[in-house]
Amino acid sequence: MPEGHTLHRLALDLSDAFAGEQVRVSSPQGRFADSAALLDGQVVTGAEAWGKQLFVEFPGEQYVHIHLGLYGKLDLEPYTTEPPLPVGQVRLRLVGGDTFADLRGATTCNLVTTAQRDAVVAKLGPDPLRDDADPCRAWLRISRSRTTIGALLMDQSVLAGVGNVYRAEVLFRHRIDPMRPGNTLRRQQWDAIWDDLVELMKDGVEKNRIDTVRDEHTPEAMGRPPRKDDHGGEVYVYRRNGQPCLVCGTSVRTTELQQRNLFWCPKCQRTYRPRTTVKK
DNA sequence: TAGGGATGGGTAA
DNA sequence: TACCCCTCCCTAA
Repeated sequence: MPEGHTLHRLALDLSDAFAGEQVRVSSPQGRFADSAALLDGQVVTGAEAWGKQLFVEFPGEQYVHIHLGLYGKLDLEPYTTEPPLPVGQVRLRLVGGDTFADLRGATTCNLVTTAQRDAVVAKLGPDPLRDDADPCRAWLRISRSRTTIGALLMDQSVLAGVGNVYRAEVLFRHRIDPMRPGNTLRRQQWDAIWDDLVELMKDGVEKNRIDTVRDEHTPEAMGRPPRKDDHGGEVYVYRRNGQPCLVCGTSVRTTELQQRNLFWCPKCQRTYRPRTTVKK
């Protein structure tokens, strides 16, 4: 489930569970064993997310940099007497007084310094989930690029935290053709997209899932069965290829764009092309 | 029960 | 461009 909302939610949950507390740190799988030994018994001072990057903070400018990648997971579970034996390949385990956290399948799990943390953050575009984000930085890139808006929204150096689901959904909600070049968007359109992402992703952090349909398009409002798959959230186009668009009934389409599946409604998101020649 | 695919992105070639 | 991470749900058989 790792788009930006997942990582921000994990940062909040990690802070709640461990901040100010001594933790046991281990790497049952072994691949983080040396770093885990250095951190074992130290106090967690906090956790913070930037886009899809997560940092668990320890005293003395030490951070565990985590990136879940495509299928990584960080599970927090309560325990009473003793945490259970690890299941599967647990790269990192944190154990506090009443909660333990297991990291599996992550792309990145490294012990880094403040300078290294800052270098990771410096490569990222503004994150809609952070109060310190400046959407103008993203607009500067988008408005000067011939790359499609569908690709630009997924580029973490343009915008941090948006993944394949939010990309597809926000473009649908604003009726924008994903293949449209960034430099053909109007400023007003970008501002509306940004404001919408802030709202959608904050909702995602709260509910820990991605819901993007408006009230009139919920299963209850439309009298249709709820979405039933591993994601759970209600969406307009993401992985709905071949199914009717919830707004116009046209069959939702999919294609591959830069090794990722893109979903859109060809009618609702038809690019407006101003007439360049006058026909008789 | 086996196999495919997925919300991502760094790195090697 | 290919691989890697090595999870885990879903589908086809």
